[in-house]
Amino acid sequence: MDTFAKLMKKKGQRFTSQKKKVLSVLHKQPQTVLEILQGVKSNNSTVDKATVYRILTSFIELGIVKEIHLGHRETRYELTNTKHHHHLVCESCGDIEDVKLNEDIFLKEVKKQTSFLIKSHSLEFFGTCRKCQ
Amino acid sequence: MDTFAKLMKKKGQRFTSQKKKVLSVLHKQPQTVLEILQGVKSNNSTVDKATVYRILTSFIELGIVKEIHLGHRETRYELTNTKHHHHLVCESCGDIEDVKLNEDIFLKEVKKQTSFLIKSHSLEFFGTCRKCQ
DNA sequence: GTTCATGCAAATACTTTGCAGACTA
DNA sequence: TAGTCTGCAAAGTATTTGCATGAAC
Repeated sequence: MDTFAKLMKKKGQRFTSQKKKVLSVLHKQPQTVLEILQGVKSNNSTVDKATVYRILTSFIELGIVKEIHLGHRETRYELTNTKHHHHLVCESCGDIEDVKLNEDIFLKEVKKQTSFLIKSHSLEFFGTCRKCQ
Repeated sequence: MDTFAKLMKKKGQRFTSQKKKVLSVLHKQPQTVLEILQGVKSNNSTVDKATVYRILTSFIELGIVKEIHLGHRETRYELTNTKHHHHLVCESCGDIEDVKLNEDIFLKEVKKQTSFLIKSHSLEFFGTCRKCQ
């Protein structure tokens, strides 16, 4: 919470009540914009849709949040402050699990094959979770 | 070409001229819907936008095409019949390179950690390409 | 001939923008 | 107080749908 506030201040941004609400909702799970709006509402509060989009854009620029795509034409937003991890997306029930993998091998391999400078990456697995098998 | 036709026939679908046009355009690169429309036009032909969406949806169901997300709120479609590979996306010039990596290690690791049944996965790297460094 | 696919237009959904007033630092 | 942020409404995009016509098998 504190860290976020500092980060924003450094960039001349304000840590408003709307930003706090969005952050608090995002702590649970990767969420779509609709889910964020509903989450805020379930806390007996509201934030305008346009504001949510603006907040997300600014969070992405600050590196606090990243955009992920786990389903067909669906955009979710996830906090990046949690430990780096990857997703297991169940195509049957839609559930999302997290896994932690060590990807150094890949980063090295890419470096060996090309002169591309990697800043970030995304890795997602799709399939069937235990319950749905 | 032949394989596609058979696949569609098996599912009771027809191999129409529009589908052929979309396929031919997709052979080049992962494309957005807009680029597909332009690609078809540059072949002195046209396919309606709604038709392109319907064709893509049907191709995805058949497993011929997959959806990838390499940029902010941008959806691209890529043929899956090409050898399995991953993308290096340059955040500076937007260029997309391909790399081939052996990901068996990860698949095994996930299997070890969870009882999730993996059907597919996606792995993309973001950073700066050689030219832009 | 039957059934599925297409084009067009209209409807929906998603995202961005302009601006006046509200709020943070 | 100054400068940023918000809500509302409206404008843009992107995607989907209904329906009559056209094409594939």
